[in-house]
Parts: sequence; structure tokens; C-alpha cells
Amino acid sequence: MDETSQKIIDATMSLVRDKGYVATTTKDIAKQAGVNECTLFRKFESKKDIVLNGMAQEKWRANITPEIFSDVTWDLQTDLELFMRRYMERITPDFVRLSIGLRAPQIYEETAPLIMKIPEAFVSALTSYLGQMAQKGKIAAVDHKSLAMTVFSSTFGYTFLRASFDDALSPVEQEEYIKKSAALFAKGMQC
Amino acid sequence: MDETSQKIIDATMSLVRDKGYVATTTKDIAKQAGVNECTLFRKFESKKDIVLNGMAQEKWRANITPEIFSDVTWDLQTDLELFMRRYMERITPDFVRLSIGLRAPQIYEETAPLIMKIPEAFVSALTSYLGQMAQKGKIAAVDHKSLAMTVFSSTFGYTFLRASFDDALSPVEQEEYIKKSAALFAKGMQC
DNA sequence: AATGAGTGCAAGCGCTTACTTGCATAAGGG
DNA sequence: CCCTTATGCAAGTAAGCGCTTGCACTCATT
Repeated sequence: MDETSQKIIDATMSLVRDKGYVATTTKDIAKQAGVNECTLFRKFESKKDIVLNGMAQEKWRANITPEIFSDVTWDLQTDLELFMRRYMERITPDFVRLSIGLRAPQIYEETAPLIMKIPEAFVSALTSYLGQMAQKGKIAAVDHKSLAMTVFSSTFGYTFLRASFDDALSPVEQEEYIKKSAALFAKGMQC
Repeated sequence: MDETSQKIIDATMSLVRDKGYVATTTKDIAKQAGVNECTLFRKFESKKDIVLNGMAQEKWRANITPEIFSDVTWDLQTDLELFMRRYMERITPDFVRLSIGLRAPQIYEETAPLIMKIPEAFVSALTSYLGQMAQKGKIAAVDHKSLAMTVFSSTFGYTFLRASFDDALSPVEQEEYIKKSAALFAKGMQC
């Protein structure tokens, strides 16, 4: 990837994050990248092509895979914190805003499957973790899918709300939220 | 509100919900409403004006106020279920999609404050409820704001995920989610 | 029967969009 | 010192945008 193309991708992705795909114009992109507009189309086929190339880059993609949740300690509260923290480290407010910016009919069909992989990775890793904890007798053998969904929803919900309203909605900081939520979940699962 | 104007508003809001504000054109709106394009501008000042009028209507606005959470029973689990259920009855997947569709730079400044009132109403009602429960000695007197934020994040998160991915992400149905999550939260707060 | 409000229709306004073209310029390697 | 490659620049394309205009028609009220 040559330097010019990278500048174009970076400008495009940050504009999509801030204004949305449809509202981001190629003139905007050229200006922000510091190149001429026609250069965009020498490097890429179309505006859509730039975004798709951006999404293929690690830089602009959240790296959520089941592996990042693999070093668990088998202490429930510690591990729930780990799950939440690893997620929030990667799904930053900027990334959430980018995901929303990509929700345009013109590209959604191609971007949605990529975006959906993230919740899937979290929920399946957590579900299997809770199953193993039940086998070890550390929690009751209730519905793990449902428990995992609750933990994930709250993790995702907080992340999204932060990205949307910053701290106008709640004064609860991220690390505090993780610790207190994990404590609440751990207690609920263990008694 | 005459019938024609109402048809225009309904068409506009449903298109914004499905395609987003920027991608919704006035030609689209006219076609869907079954009127001529010029009629839109006889009834309203601009495309933006139509949306703002739509948002002012109860029909297109989620009616979340602290009052709808007022008939509590002071049984923790029952009441947490009530909070979650009342929210989900009003914030339907369609409403979530509409909120996302309204996230365009051209109108966001005017729509964001209205959208933000909803989480505020939920969190403040729940925070005050938990405070009263603590006074009654039914739960520990810990950080209620943080607890409320966790419950709300999980309620919002589930609602949003459903709206985005339908049931492709999780097979957990809404009422099941409410009951199991409320049980988890209640246990966590009481032991 | 006359009036006036509401709407359709067709055309068109000025502007912006994604994208293109032809040519000048500059840098770097043979 | 030429030749290729990358880029800037200025102008332009067709299409689509939000929005406007002038005229015809309908229909309920007077």
C-alpha cells in the first residue's frame, strides 16, 4: 500500500466516522487527504471501493476474535472483567461511530456481515467459558447463552452509549463500569 | 394536521428509518406518500422541516417518561422486569432504526437532544427507585447510579442488537431475556 | 353558477454529486 | 539524458439533488 493510497483511505474512514458514508463527498476526502480529487479515482475504482479497502485493513477493523479471550484465570469476576475490558479496548467510541457511519443502503449489504462478526465472537467465547465454569462446578448450570447475552448486551450498550453521548448520560467511567458490572454479574451467577 | 401532510410525514419517517436521512430523497417521499413532489413544499418548508414535524408527533416519538415506571411493587425482580419491559414496549426495533436514520450531520444537532431524553428518563427513574429500595433495606446501599447504568446498558444493548441483527445473533427471545436478566440483576443486588 | 382552496402535472431552476479527461510538471532509474 | 510513473491542475461530464413555477383540474362551499 503506497503512501498516497493510505492517506486517502485514512481520510475516507475518518470522514465516514464523523459524517456518515452518504454525507462524505469525494471532494471532502481529497481535501482531507491533501491530494487532488482525480487521484482518488486513479488509485481506487470508486468511493465505495475506498471504504471497502479501508475495512480490509487491520488499522480500521476491530480485532475481536475468540482467541483474545483465551487467557482466563477461572476466577469468575476477574474473567468477566477481562471479557469486558478486552472488548472495550478494541471497540472504541471512534470504532462505534465508524460502524454507524457505514450504515448506508449503498454499502450496508457488504459491510454488515463484517460488523456482525464482532458480537458473535464475544458471545460464543463467553458462552463456552460459562459452560466450562459450570462443569468445574463454579457456577450453576443454568442457561449460559442467556447469561452471555446479558453480559454482552451490557458491555455493548455501555460502549455505544459512551460513543453517542460521551459522559453526558452517566458519570460512570469505563474502568469503574467494568469492575462494578462484573461484580454484579459474578454475584448474580454465584448465589 | 390534514390527511395529505400526515401521509407525507409517515412516508418520510418510514423512509428515514429504512434508508437514513441523507439517502431519502424528496422524490422517494412523494412517491411513497402518493402525492406530487411539489406538494411536499406546499405543506412544509423543506425536507428537514418534514422530519422535525414528524419527530414532534407522538406517533413517531417513543413515550419514555419517568411516570411510566411509577407503578412499582417494591419487589426487586418484578420491578426490574417492569423497567425493562416498559422500555422495550416503546423502543421497538423500528424506533431504533429510525434513531439511527436521523444521525445525519444536517439534522443531528436538532434531533440528538430529543433522542437523548429517553436514556436519561430510564436511568434517573431507576436510580431513584434503587435509592428508595436501599432506604427500605431491601438492597445494599451501594452505588445506585452505577447499578442503574448497568441495567440500562443491558436493556438498551439488547434492544439495539435485536434491531440490527434480528435474531441472527442470539436465539434469546425478548420476554425470556427480560426474565433471566432481571433474575440475574436481582440476585446480584441482593446477596 | 361562481369561487377558492387543494392538488397534479410537466418542466425547469441552480447546485452538488461521483467520476473523467487532457495536459503540465516533477522525480527517479536506466 | 531520456523515459516512465505519479501527481497536480483545470475543466468538464451526466445524473441526481432539493426546491420552484405556471397552468389545469377537481370539488366543496357559497
